[in-house]
Amino acid sequence: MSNATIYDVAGAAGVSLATVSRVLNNPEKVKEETRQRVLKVIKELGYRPNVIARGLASRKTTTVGVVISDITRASVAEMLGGISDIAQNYKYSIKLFSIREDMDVMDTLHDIVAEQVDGVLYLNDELNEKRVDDIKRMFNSNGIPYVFANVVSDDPDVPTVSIDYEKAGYEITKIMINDHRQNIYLLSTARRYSVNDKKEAGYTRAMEEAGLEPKIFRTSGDTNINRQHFSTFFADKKIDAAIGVRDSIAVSFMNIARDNGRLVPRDLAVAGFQNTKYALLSRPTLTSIDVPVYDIGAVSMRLLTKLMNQKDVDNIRITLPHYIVKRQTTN
Amino acid sequence: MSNATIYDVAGAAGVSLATVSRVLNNPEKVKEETRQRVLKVIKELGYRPNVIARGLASRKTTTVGVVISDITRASVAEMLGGISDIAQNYKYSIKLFSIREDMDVMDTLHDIVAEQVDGVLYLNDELNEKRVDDIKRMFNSNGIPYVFANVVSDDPDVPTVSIDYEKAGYEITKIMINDHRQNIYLLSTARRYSVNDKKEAGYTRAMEEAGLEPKIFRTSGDTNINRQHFSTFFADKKIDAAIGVRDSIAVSFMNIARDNGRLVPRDLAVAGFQNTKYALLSRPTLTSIDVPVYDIGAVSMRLLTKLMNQKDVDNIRITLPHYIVKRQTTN
DNA sequence: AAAACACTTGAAAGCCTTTACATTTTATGT
DNA sequence: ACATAAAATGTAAAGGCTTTCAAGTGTTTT
Repeated sequence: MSNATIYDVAGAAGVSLATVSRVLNNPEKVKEETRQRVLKVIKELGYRPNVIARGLASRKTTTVGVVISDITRASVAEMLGGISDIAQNYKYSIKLFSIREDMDVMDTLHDIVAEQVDGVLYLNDELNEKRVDDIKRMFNSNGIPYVFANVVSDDPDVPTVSIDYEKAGYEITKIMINDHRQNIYLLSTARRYSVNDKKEAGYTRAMEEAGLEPKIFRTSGDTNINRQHFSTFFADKKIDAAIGVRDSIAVSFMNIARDNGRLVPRDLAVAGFQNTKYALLSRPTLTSIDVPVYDIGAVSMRLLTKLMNQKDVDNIRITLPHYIVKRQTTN
Repeated sequence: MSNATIYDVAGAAGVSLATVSRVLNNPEKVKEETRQRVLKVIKELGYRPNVIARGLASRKTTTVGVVISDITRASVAEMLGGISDIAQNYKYSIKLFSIREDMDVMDTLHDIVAEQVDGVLYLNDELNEKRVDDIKRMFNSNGIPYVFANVVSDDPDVPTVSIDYEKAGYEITKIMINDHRQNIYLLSTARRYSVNDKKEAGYTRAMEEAGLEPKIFRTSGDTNINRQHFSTFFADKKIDAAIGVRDSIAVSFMNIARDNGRLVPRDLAVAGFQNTKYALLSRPTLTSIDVPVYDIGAVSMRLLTKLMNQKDVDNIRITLPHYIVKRQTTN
């Protein structure tokens, strides 16, 4: 039973509980000798401060809330990896809140506030500007620091960590154009949200610059449904290049193209976004925009700790570099 | 500022704080009329009970700790999905603890206990019997309910939710044998742990029954390193079937085989474990043992809630059914 | 040697709930 | 109408910690 309390330690060490508390939280304020004695007792008793009681007294829980939608997505999981590693360094715990489609987002956020987390990391990239604004307001009015990770917003007051998706979209499209592709499609998602809007914007800019017609095809994320959607392409549409807003979309599109007799990259160049394991394990291997998701997670967690500790942060909007990993699906 | 306390509510509603508390926790004990009045005030003030204070007073946090190693692994993320969904139904929060290689496991578990979680879900399948026993002891001595998810243990007192990996290993090997394959390899991991031991046992049993020599090849999980390991195969080893203990291992092995001119499944039959998206997105599509990871997560969370609520559970060792999804990599 | 100061420590209030127990109100039976 | 039981509400103690303030100790200054 390791349910020793601070009183037990105080008693055994012959000091008051205030001193024990100080040994733990402000060690420099207690005499070396006393500190050693207390530390010894702590070890002997296997005492660990009750985190809940501490949270109540100090109004700090050293816990951050992480809001996600679909943890199954590889990028989300990887970002969580980065978050978790950094959180551990800074001794923060992670509380996971997953928001499902059918839930009232704002209501859930209120719950999170009630959980007394010290800060919130918002991972769901499927947000539009309006939503971001609501969330910002909500956290501000509760005085809770927050960071959006891998979310795009034009609001200069919203702390975000992301890459320049517009630029990435532009660059990958440019590669297709320089390869003399004529019918370049962007495979995007049915639901609209800022991150993909940016990719689309970059794509469109490149296409228009080159005097080509932008063609955006919207699909659900579901791999099975995609098969049907995509099959229509090879019946009547001319297409010689496709850019998927996610690797998984690109890979499943490519697979179906090959099932329909197209040769990649000869007949069809393909590229994806995110550079996940899918890109590496697919055959041919997929050209992809490397989005440093792990880093995005790590950096946003670090930014959040700064905000939580009231450090004046020079820059609350961090854009990480991306690069294009060229593989076999493009020339 | 939604920092109204229970006192504010009590004051505004003209009742004592005990009544407010009862409205929230034992509504049947307060008169309908009063309850409505209090509820109204609660809504007006946007009051949400402080979870920390509640935790301290009731010694229940309605939080479960989930211990994982590598969240990046698709199966772990998916299991978390199942856990999260069920946890939400039962109003439990999830605290994530990720254990890295370089950390002292038992020490971390003590930290988790100090976090006052009501129960623990242990997801790391890379455990051996000894470790499981240590962990069991640790939780028992602290009176904390726990469940191992996707972990194999022979100890009848350890609550586990898993599938029968021995049987699965046997069955998939049998399929290769019935297809008249002669040189069937099992691609396992370098590190030994119970789950893979079971797969190996099933594989070995099937091989020996058929009078074939079991050949287990151990590799690290790392996709890049695998390339080197695997390449040796096609220089000097005879091989006409390979079973990977994970889909990702199977797929990367297959890719390298094809790079070396082998035709799948003609020259080489391949199968994996877990039936992740990798299996579906690979070409040819991968035959795989469907391990219902989402369900394992969900069921173990449900089992844990029962244990936390002291319900007498009839069966603390649940084996879920698996099945083999035959795809293009086998005949 | 007294005054001033820094350094250590302790006492006690406070953080916001839950809950056992006490008290008051309401309902029931006669 | 009155005693008694049942229901509803209130009072106050706990829960384990942090933190302010005060007090005690010892050291330095003059």
